[in-house]
Amino acid sequence: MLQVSFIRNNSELVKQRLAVKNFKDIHLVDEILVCDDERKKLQLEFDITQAKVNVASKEIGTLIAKGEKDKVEIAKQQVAGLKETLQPISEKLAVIEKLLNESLVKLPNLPSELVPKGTTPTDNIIVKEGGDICKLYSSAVPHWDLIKKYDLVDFETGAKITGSGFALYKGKGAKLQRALIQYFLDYNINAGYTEYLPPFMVNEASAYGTGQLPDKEGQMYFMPADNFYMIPTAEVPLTNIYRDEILKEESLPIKMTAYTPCFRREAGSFGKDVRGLNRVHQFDKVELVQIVHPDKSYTVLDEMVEHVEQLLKSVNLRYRILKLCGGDMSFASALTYDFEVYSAAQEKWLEVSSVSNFETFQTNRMKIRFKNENGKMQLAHTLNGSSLALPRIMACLLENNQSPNGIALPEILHPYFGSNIIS
RNA sequence: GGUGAGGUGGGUGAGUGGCUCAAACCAGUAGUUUGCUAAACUGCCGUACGGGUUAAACUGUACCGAGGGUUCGAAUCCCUCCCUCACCGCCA
Repeated sequence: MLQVSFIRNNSELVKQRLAVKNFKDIHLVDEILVCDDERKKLQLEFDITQAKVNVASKEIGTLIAKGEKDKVEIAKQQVAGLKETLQPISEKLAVIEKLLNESLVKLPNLPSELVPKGTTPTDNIIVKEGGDICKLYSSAVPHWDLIKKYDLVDFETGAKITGSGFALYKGKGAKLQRALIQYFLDYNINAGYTEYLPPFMVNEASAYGTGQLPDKEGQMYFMPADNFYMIPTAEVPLTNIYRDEILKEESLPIKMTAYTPCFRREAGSFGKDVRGLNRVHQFDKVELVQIVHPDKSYTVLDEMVEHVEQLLKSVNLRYRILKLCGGDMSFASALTYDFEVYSAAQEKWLEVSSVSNFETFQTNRMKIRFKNENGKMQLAHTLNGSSLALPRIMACLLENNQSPNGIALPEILHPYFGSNIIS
């Protein structure tokens, strides 16, 4: 969330940037400023009165020590009077603070200057295309047919065990999935990321910290008996490792990677493009998270994009990189690049990674700070990116590499998979 | 799940109602001293929101796991919850 002090000093800029995100409730900005002024007034009033109470209470202590009982009674009555005036002030203060916070939490992050204007995915800008165009033979089929043919994934039994959208990987399908996870993690570790294996459920504070709450609770699976949320991405547990911590400036950047399954209810969006592995409720993903110095975050964003691009190249998939327009960006992001791979048999681009800079949006919520060289407290920046979301990668690998003899895997996967072909 | 012991600043750890605006030590930091390495000594060393100031200085309030309560006054007493550790039970 944005800092009130920043909004106060840059209210026009805030409104103007929010418009780029097509944010409707611009009036919240002015309401926040009014609330904050009121809060300050009340706080000051409260502090002054409370200070008097504190002084009087100390006096009572010394009066008791001296044994002046009459004066003690008078002083006690004075304090009682002060506390009566304090009562309504603190009630008002609590109300205004709640109001202020509710409004603050509704403001999305400001898009960076680099974000293109636009409202829908068609306004996203293709910044790069790469990888070889793959030529399919005439009787090539989509991955859902290949999955059946080679018995790699069983959706029917997944639905029997759990429900629709829960895939049961099997045999070489399960092994390929494991090989991809292993390869992606190794690739990230080689680039200096520390591997984690975090909990797959998080508490409310963690879901709030990365911005899933209070906005998107409908998109997460919730365990009411314990108040836990199933993670929609490893970003949530990874970033929350450093919640409420004051870091040493020299410990930045912090680079983390983790494999986790991701759980998404897909409420509202289900029914569209759900065939095969295109959209499922539980999928595997290897994630990258960095916590960095604010001066470095856009350089790091470029590095992460480059990192993911090289990974896609190494598995020989045709890809393109999109810079998301204001209207298609997530609530918490300041700048996002999406990666899509080309599914040759479906003749469709599938999103497999999203790399974002959140600037201070998450760290302000989570209070991840460091002391800068002047000894001042400063919020760090966070970034994250997928490397990569597995099901769609698998779909494209199967489709684009199919031949009458089987599915030839990219060379880099051979040692991980233990074979060069699925047949 | 049961019983017990705990949760205090970056770390260790004292503090059972007012003399604690949290001791001491360690780490950190600035300086002094001494040929170097290093040691000794001295000062500084929490966060948030305010007031104040050109900026400081200075200053108010809150915070000792979280939230309530008792009291003129709570780290300290009471209640609820969370977490950690130990043992027991159950279990992969």
